[in-house]
Amino acid sequence: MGSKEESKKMEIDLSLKLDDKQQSKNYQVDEVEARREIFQPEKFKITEEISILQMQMNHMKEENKLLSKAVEQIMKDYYDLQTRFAIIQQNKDPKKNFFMLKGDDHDRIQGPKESTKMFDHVKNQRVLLSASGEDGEKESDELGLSLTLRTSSKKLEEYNTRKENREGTTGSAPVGDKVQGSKNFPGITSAPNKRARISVRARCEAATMNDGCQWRKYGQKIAKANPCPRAYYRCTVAPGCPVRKQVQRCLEDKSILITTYEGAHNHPLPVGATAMASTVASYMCNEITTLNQTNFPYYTSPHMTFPPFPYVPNLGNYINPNLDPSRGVVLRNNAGGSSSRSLENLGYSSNGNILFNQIFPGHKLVEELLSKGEGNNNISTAIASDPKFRVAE
DNA sequence: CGCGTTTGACCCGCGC
DNA sequence: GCGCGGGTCAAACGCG
Repeated sequence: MGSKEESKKMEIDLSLKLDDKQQSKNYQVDEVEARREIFQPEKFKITEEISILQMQMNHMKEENKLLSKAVEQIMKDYYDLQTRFAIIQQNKDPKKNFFMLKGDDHDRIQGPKESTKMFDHVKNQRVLLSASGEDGEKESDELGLSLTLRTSSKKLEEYNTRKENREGTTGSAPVGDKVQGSKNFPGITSAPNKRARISVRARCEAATMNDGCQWRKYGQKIAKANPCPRAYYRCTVAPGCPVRKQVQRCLEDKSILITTYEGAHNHPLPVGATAMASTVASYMCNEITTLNQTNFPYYTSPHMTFPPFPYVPNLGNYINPNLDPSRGVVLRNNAGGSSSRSLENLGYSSNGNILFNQIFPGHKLVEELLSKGEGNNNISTAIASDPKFRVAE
């Protein structure tokens, strides 16, 4: 009978289709073969045997899936542990908490004087990382570029209340109160209740830091505490981007520019900004202290940056596991700038090049590009365009 | 003419 | 209720 031959052929095909990875399971195939011989005289049982084989195959497939997941998890844990180990090593060395990106002759500055290509686009800027407390303006003794992420729950509550009040009085809002939902920036209303501020203190002769993004100035004020005018900027890279920044000279040292960023970009960062992003990302990976935030501003849109700091790139699965998105982070220098931080620990080589394999350990794309000898710019571009470097929704 | 900056006016929250 | 200070708006202005 033709149908019987077909069944037999199918049976053989099914055996052949077993994956190579399942060679260890070959004994099962042999067993089936043996059974086939035994039961061959009883042709009517062939169909039953086929179904058994299929069940066995399905079982093996499931087993393969589980094994694949296990391997994946092990690899993930390996990278996590690697990152944690790096952090522990970092904390062991108290000298590594200060570093400078550009040479600076400020007599108060201590630490290695390294130059870097990272900030070649930041002309006339002398940038360095140093200590900063909750209020960077009060800690001007240690000058340079410092980072402070502020998530004042009180402020957030205030802001939420204000926003709720505004939204609750749609149509009857005060005339002039166009803070949110401006006709010029209709997208500003997007998730403004999740706000964090990060202060960047940088030695900069220019009026504002060239950080790779496009900004439009929308106001200027002279604050009471500091006679230096405070300028207000909005990000104009994408329409409706809620990110704003305030720029003000330090009262104690006017060569220091205090830039305070607020909000998260709703667009991928320009390539020029990714260099700065990497700097901050590496800084964050080394200086993390968790906060109690329940209102911590965190966006999960694939176009949002993570964490909400405007310059932090999306690291995807490769982000420091300590950067728990459900919690807040604060960047802190733990020795008041009296000791030094090596460039390597912040993701830079001694010549200032980015150590991408350190910032993104185990990332295939990065490893591939590095093995090809690609330069910083190419890798930055690749990372910026790699959709896997977006935080999954 | 379009775009970015400047600057006075306005709004809002807070403290007294 | 009033004044203060921070933040924002938007018309005026300047520039290429």
